[in-house]
Formats: sequence, structure tokens, C-alpha cells
Amino acid sequence: METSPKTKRPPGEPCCEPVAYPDVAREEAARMAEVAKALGDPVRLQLVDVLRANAGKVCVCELVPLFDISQSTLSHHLRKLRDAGIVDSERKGLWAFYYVRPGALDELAGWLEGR
Amino acid sequence: METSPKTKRPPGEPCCEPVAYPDVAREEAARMAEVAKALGDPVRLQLVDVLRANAGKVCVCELVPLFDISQSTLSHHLRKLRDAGIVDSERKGLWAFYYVRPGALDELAGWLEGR
DNA sequence: TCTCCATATCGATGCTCATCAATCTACGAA
DNA sequence: TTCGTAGATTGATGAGCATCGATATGGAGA
Repeated sequence: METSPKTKRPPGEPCCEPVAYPDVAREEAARMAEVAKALGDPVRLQLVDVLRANAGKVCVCELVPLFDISQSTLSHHLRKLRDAGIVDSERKGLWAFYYVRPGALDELAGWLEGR
Repeated sequence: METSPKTKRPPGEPCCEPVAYPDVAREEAARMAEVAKALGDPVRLQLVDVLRANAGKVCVCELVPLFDISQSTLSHHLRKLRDAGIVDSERKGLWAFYYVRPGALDELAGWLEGR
């Protein structure tokens, strides 16, 4: 946890129970935070929502008209989601089909539910 | 959904099923994205983890030594979490006790679980 | 081959973020 | 009222982000 004291406990009465170390480890927290960060944009969250509702059937050309952003910006968001490991894509000829990777949201979902 | 076409469908065969509108509305997506964004930092995610594990018992002076960041940075993170509606605080004398607001994570958790 | 189309990438821009040291604000105790 | 302490705020800085238009890539069809 890299615990290096920045303030020393006052000599008097303590303010609360001993100490409270985080249950989740650094790497675990880093992984989940990365996923959360990728979902921390309304467009990307809705993208995941659409992709999840239409598993493997949505191509980018159908995604573009759903949002008031340029095609290049949408492509950028899809890349962010892919870099976070949330989605992946498959090309068929000219078109690219995106889908939510199975289990990609499980760890974060589980933690949010309180394990 | 503010659907204003940026590209026109080609006249030939369609690439996929009609269209796929997002299930989650704009405001819903914006709310959940705000929460996700606040959790999109490893320190903040671990902060929520600690606070949740020690409901109402952890004061800031116990939080500071857990992370390798300055006191002012920690305070900044706590404020972000409060602004996102995830945590709240209560002062007792010199000390401030933070806690996770009940139900604050429910909407996002529910969506992640697939409703 | 040449051309058109879907998608990705690039480069620029303005905004937001995480971080720190320094300072400010309350409050408790002496 | 004076002093020390817990926590918040401020101001600065460098990094990262969302967005765009323009351009590149690469497959399909003529």
C-alpha cells in the first residue's frame, strides 16, 4: 500500500479506530479505475449500452448518427473503450463491428455490488 | 438522443439491423458517467473502498498516511467524490469523518450488472 | 487500375485534471 | 487570547482529454 506517513498521529486521544487499510490492492484498484475512467464519459457509456444491447450486430456506420459528434471523435471514443479492454472489434469488408468483451465489466460490477 | 445524421446510409445493402438506439437516456448516462469518472482514479476508488469498509468511522487524519500523496491532494480527491455525490462528510471538532452515501453507487452498479 | 466508401489516424486547440507547496480557516486547549 | 493542529482552499504547473477538420488506409466494385 506504500504507506509512508505524511502526518504523525497526535499524542492525545485517537480520533478513530486504529487504521483502515483498503481492501482492494493497488493493481486491482488500478484495473478497475481504468475501466471506470473509460466509462466516465456519457458518449462512451451510451456506446457500451448500445453495443451490449445488440451483441455483435452493430457496425460503426450505424453508431455515428446516434450521437452529435464527428466520425473521428466517435472513432476516438471506440479506441478508448478498446484500450480499456471493454470492447473489441471485428472487420467484415468495409464495415467494422464492435462488441463488448464478455466479462470485461465483471470486476468493477462486483466491487460496486460490495463483492 | 439528438440524432442528427453525420453520414447517410449507402443505397446498397445495409450492413446491419435497422438502428440501435441506446437504452439509457442522456441524463441517466450523464449521471452514471459522472459517478464512473469520479471512480476513474485509483486513489479515489481505494478511498471509497476504505470508507465503505469502515462506515462512518474513518477520519481524514487516518486516511492521509494510507496513500503516497500530499494532504492537499487527498482533500482534493475527497472533494471530487463529494461533488459526484458519492461521499459526504461530518465534522466532529477538529476532525472530519467521511462516509459513502447510501445508494450512491446503485444506479451504476445496476447498469453494469445489465439492469 | 482507378474510384468510392467506411473507418482510423494525425495535428491542433482549448479545457480539465492530478499534484504540490503555501496559505487560510476553524476549533480545542492552555 | 494565543497557540497548535486538522482539514480546506488557492495558485501554479505539467499532463491528459474531447473535439474537430483534414488526411491516410484499405477494401469493393467498375
